[in-house]
Amino acid sequence: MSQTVDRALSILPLLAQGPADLGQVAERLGVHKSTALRLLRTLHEHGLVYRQEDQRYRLGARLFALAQEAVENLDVREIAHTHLVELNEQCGHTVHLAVYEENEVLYIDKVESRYPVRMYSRIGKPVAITVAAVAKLLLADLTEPERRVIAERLDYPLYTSRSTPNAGAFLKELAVVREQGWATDLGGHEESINCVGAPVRGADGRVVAAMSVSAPNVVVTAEELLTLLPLVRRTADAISREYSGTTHAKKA
Amino acid sequence: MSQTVDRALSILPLLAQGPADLGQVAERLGVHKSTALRLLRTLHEHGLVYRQEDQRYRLGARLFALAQEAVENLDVREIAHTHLVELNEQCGHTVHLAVYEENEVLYIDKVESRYPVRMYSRIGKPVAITVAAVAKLLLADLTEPERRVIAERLDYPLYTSRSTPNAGAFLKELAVVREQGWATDLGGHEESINCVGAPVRGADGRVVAAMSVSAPNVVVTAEELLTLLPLVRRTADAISREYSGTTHAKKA
DNA sequence: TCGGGTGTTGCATCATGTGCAACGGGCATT
DNA sequence: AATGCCCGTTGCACATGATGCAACACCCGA
Repeated sequence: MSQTVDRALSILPLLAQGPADLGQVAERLGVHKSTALRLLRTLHEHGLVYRQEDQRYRLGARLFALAQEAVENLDVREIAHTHLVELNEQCGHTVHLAVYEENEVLYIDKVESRYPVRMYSRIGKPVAITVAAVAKLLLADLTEPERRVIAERLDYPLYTSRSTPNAGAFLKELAVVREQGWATDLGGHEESINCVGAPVRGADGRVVAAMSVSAPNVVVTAEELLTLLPLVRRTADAISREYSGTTHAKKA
Repeated sequence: MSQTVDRALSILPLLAQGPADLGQVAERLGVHKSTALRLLRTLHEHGLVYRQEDQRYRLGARLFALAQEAVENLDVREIAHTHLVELNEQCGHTVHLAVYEENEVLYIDKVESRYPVRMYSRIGKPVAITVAAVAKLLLADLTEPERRVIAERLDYPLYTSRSTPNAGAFLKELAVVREQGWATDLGGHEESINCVGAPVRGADGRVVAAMSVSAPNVVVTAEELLTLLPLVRRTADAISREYSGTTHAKKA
């Protein structure tokens, strides 16, 4: 809508892929170098972009600070975290937390199976929306027309033979998930990985987040993983209760 | 330099303080509502801003995804290398760079004392984790329970009489290192070799890598090597600054 | 039904961002 | 040293695109 800002913001994802020099930025934006320079300078003044020693541009520290604040404002995450860790201790597998925002499903927290060391590895990355259990849970809560619109617009990459093949199958799956209140991904993203997930609901009953447990089937079979379902649902419900309880405490 | 972009970007820190509606944004920016609307819409299209159900605007999760992607594509080694070379030129000794990954500490770069050329022979090899200065620095940054778990699982080979003998001593050493912000290895790996090291930190303050200077005590005594500590720390800090993209943001 | 509070749209004005062309500085090649 | 090339940078004339206004649409409470 605003051409100048639009161009400036387009620089950010571009730089997220790696450092670039002025010429590269200008070229990939399709504008004159001098224009790119002024945009970069403005971004720089706001600290969103950093100029490293070889004069190439990178995303700057301010962006990380903003991202931090953005994620802190998602208070579901804070509330959920201890529950996720607890669940991880009980079952030993990887636990994910995700939210839906602007046609994307994003992981916002993750507890690794073995040791809680390398935790933040993939957080922030968009989820395979057509197959992931958490994605199904979040989309299943939308209204029927919303679901249809989104389902039509998606691509259906065949990660494996069990990936959701098309919009029809996806909508059907969403209906099932909506009905039963939990979801699975049985080898739909990676052949050997299965997941079980459950929704976190706010005070009004709407799904605000979704969580799942993932495990490779060399460790546990799909059936065994399903026996964890009650535990997963109990955890999700515990988070929901705590979230609903505190969510009304609004501050100025 | 670019008024439009400048205004648009000023919205972000504003929203970082908490959600705001159109009127508030327009007022605090000092522009007409319609102008603020168009700016917000542009930010929205790029996912940097999210419109919650009460129509107020919030920072979007995309920011988080963006920052995450940038971090993953950041190459500490690339950034550090020139600094390591520079340090090597100043002190003449061997300089190492290491990271912690999967319960191991790995050298990822090395500048030799004599020949500043490639001696990649040992890069990629695991470090003597119980004695090396860089290993102490990297492990010292983990949480207390993590440190304990790891310390228990390690072997404590007695390379020399001054090697760390057991888990208790190691944990104690890590506490010291954590406290003082630098580390040494005085003949703990090879009788005649001493090292001084300092940590490289990311934007969030966590240690992402560690560097050290090593020299045989036939060339310099341990005390002489310690006089290099300020230089080593300054170099590590310079790398940290560049890695985290610290920049001076201008105020309105 | 009204009134005050939002967010939204179309439009005329001109401030602003734009591309051009010329400059300068670093670096490698000769 | 001298040369040429490749970047980043600057000043400027032009017109594009951002701006504020005023009117409209909507929701809620009175």
